[in-house]
Amino acid sequence: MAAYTPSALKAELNERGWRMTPQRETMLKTFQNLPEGTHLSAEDLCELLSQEGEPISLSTIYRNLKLMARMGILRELELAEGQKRYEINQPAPHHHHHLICVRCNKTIEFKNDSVLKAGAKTADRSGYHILDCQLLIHGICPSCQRSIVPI
Amino acid sequence: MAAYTPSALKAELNERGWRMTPQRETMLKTFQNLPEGTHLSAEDLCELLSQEGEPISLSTIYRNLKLMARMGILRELELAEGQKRYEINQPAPHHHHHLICVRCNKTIEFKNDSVLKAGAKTADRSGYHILDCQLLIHGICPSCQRSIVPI
DNA sequence: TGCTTATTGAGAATGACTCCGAAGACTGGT
DNA sequence: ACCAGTCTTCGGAGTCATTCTCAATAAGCA
Repeated sequence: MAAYTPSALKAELNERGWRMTPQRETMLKTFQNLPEGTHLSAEDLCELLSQEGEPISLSTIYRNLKLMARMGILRELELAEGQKRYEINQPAPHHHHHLICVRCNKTIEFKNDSVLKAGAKTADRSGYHILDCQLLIHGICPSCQRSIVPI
Repeated sequence: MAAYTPSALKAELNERGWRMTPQRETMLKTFQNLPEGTHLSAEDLCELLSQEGEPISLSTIYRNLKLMARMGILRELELAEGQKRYEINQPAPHHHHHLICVRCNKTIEFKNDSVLKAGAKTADRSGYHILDCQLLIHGICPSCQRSIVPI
């Protein structure tokens, strides 16, 4: 959950026999420069990079999103049915959780250090090397509760 | 998060203009009778019901799993990439969270009331009607840490 | 009992994601 | 610097969980 520099990413990749590529560096920097609270899908990222004049193919994006999530650099979130979104994985002061409305997908981010600590303790006790810890709350937001439209 | 009886389910459905059906009752009872720690995918449930002599079509199962999850009767979990699983949503003494290995998908269930309370408090403060609260921890299990096979 | 309309079932359609094979480009060693 | 080995990229084809469609069925209500 460290703040990755391109060279730190390269070192960690090489350590495992993988390679640094311009595409991987571009993806890392893009996520790091995103405003807080932004969650990108693979397709979103593909479009964004095209607009910025550094296009990367969709299959490469999918491959590297998964790779970086498994390295603990990115967090994989499912904030709406059927579309995975990613954000940079940050340590304690920025680390947050999500509260999601199952009807309109309105999402609220919140912080809770004691939850984070409880998660870390549990993972530790089981000998797991922790990559991500997210409290996921599903509910119905105030405006959807008032809405007449069912489900 | 109550222990649903078929008639309670019927009452809640009717209240919203929906209907009780034999298929919905069968699905509810099946989940209630499952041993703790069992997570079924749509396909799993379809096969199980066929074996038990009360087959329900796969599309109906998908429809009702989603419906019951949105009512707060079932919890929707993604314990492995690309396959959603469901379990009955139980209140405090049985309520639990999941610790998952991203490599082998080995899953450990654990309980933590303070996390549950923190979640309820957060939802309440935002005016959300809470349906489910799950702490999801991704990591690498001890045996995969020792494994030579990367990622 | 009969009417209205939600629900079911079976198969077709969708779409996010993965796989494939050839071309390109990192790394480590010389 | 160069080379060999092999990891990675790209684009399109393929996969598979999930959703949609629509005719037939059956809850729920008067």
